[in-house]
Amino acid sequence: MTKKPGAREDALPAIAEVFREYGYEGASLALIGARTGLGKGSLYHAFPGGKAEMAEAVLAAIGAWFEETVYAPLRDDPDPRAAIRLMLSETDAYFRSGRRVCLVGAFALTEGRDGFADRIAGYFRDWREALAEALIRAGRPAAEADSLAEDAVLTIQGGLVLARALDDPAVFGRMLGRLEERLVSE
Amino acid sequence: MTKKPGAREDALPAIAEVFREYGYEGASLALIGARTGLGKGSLYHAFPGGKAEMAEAVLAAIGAWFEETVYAPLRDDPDPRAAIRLMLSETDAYFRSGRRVCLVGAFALTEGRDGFADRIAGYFRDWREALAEALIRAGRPAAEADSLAEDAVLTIQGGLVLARALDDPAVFGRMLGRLEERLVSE
DNA sequence: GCTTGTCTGTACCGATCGGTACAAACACTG
DNA sequence: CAGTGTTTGTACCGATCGGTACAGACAAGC
Repeated sequence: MTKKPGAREDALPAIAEVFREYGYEGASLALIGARTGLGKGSLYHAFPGGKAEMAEAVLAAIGAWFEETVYAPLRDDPDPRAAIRLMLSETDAYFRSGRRVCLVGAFALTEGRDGFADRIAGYFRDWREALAEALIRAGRPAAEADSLAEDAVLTIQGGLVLARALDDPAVFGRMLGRLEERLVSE
Repeated sequence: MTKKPGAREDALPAIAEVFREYGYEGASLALIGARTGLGKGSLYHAFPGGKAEMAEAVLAAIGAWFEETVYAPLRDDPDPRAAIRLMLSETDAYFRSGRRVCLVGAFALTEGRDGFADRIAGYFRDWREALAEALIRAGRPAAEADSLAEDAVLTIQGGLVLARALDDPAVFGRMLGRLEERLVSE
């Protein structure tokens, strides 16, 4: 008897990091095995669906983390400006100030719609909508809030791409600074 | 005797499209062969260095096209505002209004620095600097021009990521609209 | 015609891919 | 302790990976 439900969750962060660095195609099971310290037996025991299920689980975990840490406050925090500032600081922390890449964004660019498309779209749609909600609650007109929210989400992704491309994390910090001005000032 | 120097250049667009859709790892030689209509023999004759040389050549061709079509006018056109507007319209056309992805950006996110890093960084650095130049010539203070240029380059990349992620090319068009306001209005 | 050099299709290479089979090792319950 | 179900390492599978070898097809110069 005795299940070990922790194994799956314990391995997820390491698996996520491999996907993040190498992309879906580039993340081989050998690499995943090495980074998690798990053999194929354990890996396929925890994820019977193989690589695809690992990616699914990773995307789900990321989505859940953002939902709880970022989107929920944007929607519900009585102080919407504080929620937006929280979003910016959590984003900075999550992406290690531009040294880390967005797995969801990377998947979006390369993946041939392996069934991840829904999750990928949901991640960004939720972010955009939660932020628009906060902006409206902060007193912005609805149309302006939608536009600003879309711009913010896309700007963060672009900041990650450019920071990585130039190998210059400072790009990410400057981008967050400009974003804060646009979102919470005035 | 008789060289056939055209073969290489003729195949490049098809090869580029494969890299664009599948990423470096995902683009198999079988796929490239099918899309170019070239067998392995021809492929390795035109690109003795194999896949890596194909990617190099594709990146070089993209860089050259942008240099000629976008960066040079930004630096040299006597009407900097017109050059910026040209940049926006050429960008819209090149990325097929958001239906196409940026190969350089996609490589930047996933590639483990296979020697492409320099070319990738150069592509974005040149864009940013040429745009800053145009903004300065249009009357912006240098610091503001640098900031705006970096923001614009990164915003375009983000627009591509988000348009692809949401499978909604309209995102890209809206982003270009906002960008035009920021860059040439006021 | 023959020669010379450029192309290209095909067969093949070792390595690695994702995935499966399964038996030994393990951790619990009784 | 025996018994039961879980967890794991290992060997193995066919397919495909990027890359090489090379013989024949081809075109141009003589």
